[in-house]
Amino acid sequence: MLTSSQRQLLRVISESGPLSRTEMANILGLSKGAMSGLARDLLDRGVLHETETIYGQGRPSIRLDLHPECAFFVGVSLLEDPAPMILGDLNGGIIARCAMPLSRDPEVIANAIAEGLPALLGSRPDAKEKLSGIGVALSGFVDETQANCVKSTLLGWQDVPLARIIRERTGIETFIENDAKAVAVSEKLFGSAREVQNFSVVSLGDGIGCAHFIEGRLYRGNHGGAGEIAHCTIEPGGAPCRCGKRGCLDTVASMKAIKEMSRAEGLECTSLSDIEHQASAGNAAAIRILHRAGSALGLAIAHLIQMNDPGLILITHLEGSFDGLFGTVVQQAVEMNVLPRYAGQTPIRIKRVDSDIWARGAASIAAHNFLIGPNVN
Amino acid sequence: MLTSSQRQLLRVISESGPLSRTEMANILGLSKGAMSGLARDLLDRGVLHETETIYGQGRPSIRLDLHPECAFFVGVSLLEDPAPMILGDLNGGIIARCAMPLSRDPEVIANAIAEGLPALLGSRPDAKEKLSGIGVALSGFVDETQANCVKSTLLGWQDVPLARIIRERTGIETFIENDAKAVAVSEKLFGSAREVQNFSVVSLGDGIGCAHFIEGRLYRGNHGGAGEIAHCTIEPGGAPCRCGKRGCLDTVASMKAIKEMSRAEGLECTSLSDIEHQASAGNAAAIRILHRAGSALGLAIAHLIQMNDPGLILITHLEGSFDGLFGTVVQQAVEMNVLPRYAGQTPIRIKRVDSDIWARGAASIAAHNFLIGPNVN
DNA sequence: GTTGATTTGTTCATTTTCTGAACTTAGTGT
DNA sequence: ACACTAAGTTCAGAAAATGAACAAATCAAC
Repeated sequence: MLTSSQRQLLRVISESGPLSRTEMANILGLSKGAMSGLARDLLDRGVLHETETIYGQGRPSIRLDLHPECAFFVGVSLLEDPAPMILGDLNGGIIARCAMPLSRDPEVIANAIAEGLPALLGSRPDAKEKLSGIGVALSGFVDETQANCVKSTLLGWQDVPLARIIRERTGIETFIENDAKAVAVSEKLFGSAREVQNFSVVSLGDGIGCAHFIEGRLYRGNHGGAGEIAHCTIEPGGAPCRCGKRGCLDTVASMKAIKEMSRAEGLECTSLSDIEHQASAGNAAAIRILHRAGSALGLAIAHLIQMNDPGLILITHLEGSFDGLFGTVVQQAVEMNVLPRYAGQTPIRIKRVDSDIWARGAASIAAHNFLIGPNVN
Repeated sequence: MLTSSQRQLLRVISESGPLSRTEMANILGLSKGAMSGLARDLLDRGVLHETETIYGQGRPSIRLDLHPECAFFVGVSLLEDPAPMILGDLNGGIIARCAMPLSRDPEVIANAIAEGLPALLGSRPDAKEKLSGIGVALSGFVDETQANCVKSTLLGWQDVPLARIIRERTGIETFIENDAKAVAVSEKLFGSAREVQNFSVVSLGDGIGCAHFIEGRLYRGNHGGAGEIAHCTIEPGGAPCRCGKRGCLDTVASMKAIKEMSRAEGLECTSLSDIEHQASAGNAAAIRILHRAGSALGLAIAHLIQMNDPGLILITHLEGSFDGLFGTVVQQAVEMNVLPRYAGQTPIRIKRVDSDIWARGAASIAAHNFLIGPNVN
């Protein structure tokens, strides 16, 4: 459908925001003539549109941007029950939402998605014809074609061709992705990592997820396991983890672990804020727990920086704030455990997200495949 | 000089070994017609040559391979004094060698290289005209153009445009690279990681170096610091490191650290084998030291696996063997600290190397730029 | 042997994509 | 009003790939 140059062009715009034809030609290393043709084609198709006019010396330049409503995407998160389902645009905006019951049966999921589609698409007359893909986020390992779930403990799956099943049921292009990797793609396309080529997202939810972008592309690893930071051994010989080993980051720094440790100490705790409150009130146990969790997470992030030297670490969290003890300890632990000459060189951005994060991430997987294609060369 | 398709073709051959035109066309996704032209051009230039003929049904296919003597490269290691200098071919073979005095003055280094060239090139009549590049390996950070040394503590450099200085003095294309990264490139081009797209090399020398290949390309990181595994905090609160923090892997698992710990315990120790011997004789201190070092290195490698899920870990070592206690503990520690479902999934290859490793790595940097070009798209 | 099947590799007209130079357009500065 | 400047367009031609027809070199079967 789109030529490889057109895809590169869309990638550049999605990274840099609106650009004039001449700027794009320079970035892509093409002649103005070639750009002219590419841009006209994409304008005609409605993928691009002209935005502001920049006046300077000479003929004014016209910035071109992605037309946010040229395509719509459905995102489904299989991480919650009921499973949220959203209709999103090319800006990461959410146009409509609904929910479906979670199931472990791929056929049932495909049916539920198919049945949910009309409700989602009903909100806009043009959404149906412009629906360009479905993305599904799940907890587990996904292969590089973004079609098969190699393994999901949560869903009890092994080698499930979920994308094909949904595609056959709905007739819409479908791609699946691991939850943390979907969030990373979402941040690359829509979020605060747009222009960064090398970054890692650490997503703090009940568990700890992580995914890397390297040289502008999602890095999946050889078995799809890149970013499994949650099961780095951070406290050798520490508490047993559900994965079978001991002292994993997950056992100390996940929200679930923090809550469990708090309860074990007899602290009232339904959210991170609760313990933060008690810590700031001087409760020794709360302080100890947050210190331990923060140091562990900070150490793991420091390892990540040492190993991969990313240009940005983006920490997304659902609960509480990073202004409290936990966040402070994390940042201190990072600084203390990276090469001193690196300290402060790797920006760490904290981002509070809402519960749409997974469904939006899922939609971004479909958007990414629409814009940039499955495998860039 | 070479078109982008020709470079891709050379890359594929260097990864997979000799291939027929039809096989290459399939791998590159080109038509047989296009391949025919590309191959003829490279054969005419002497970059490729025909090797074996494979008989089967139908017309036999003729495998094409890189012509090892179509180009020569000089590699210089600035890691030792005197600095070794070799003449290498496209197979990683060493054709001639000499040495030059090490200096901290880039101009002096450039002069020494220029003066050493005739001796190296004298051994072959065709070497002079076919000399295609100089590679220099050094301890420090190098920018992505492989031209400037951003920082080298060992050489006392900051932003030294060494490649340009050598190029101006010798008239030969020159590229510089960090020592560990040069070794990784060498293993990718000539060694045991040819066909692997994602791998990490851990090189054990006096210090511990590490470099990653990701999606078939050297990954340098945002500040050139990817792979700085030596300064991961492995023993929080441990011994002070020369980098300024405490408990770095370097302080427990480098050969230098092992020797120092041994001497501190009053053990005779000039090489790893010495301590291995004493450990196998039952010396408690030796066993403790090797256990500590091996566990630390294994844990760091486990972190690496968890973070990046490489398809191969290649450990290169100059001294001793990996059959002893140290190697065993390393491998055990890796297995113990990766997700159980991953255990054994990431091959760990051990390779004993000789002291040519750095100079050969340096030459491979030049070879890589000749074959594949500076920045593949 | 001869014939047919089979697969590799070449040739060449055509198509696709990009270049580069000339040109048009739409402004600013004096 | 006039030159000046830079953005974007047009178009002939170059570069690179396609795809189909063809030549070449073998095996297998009779």
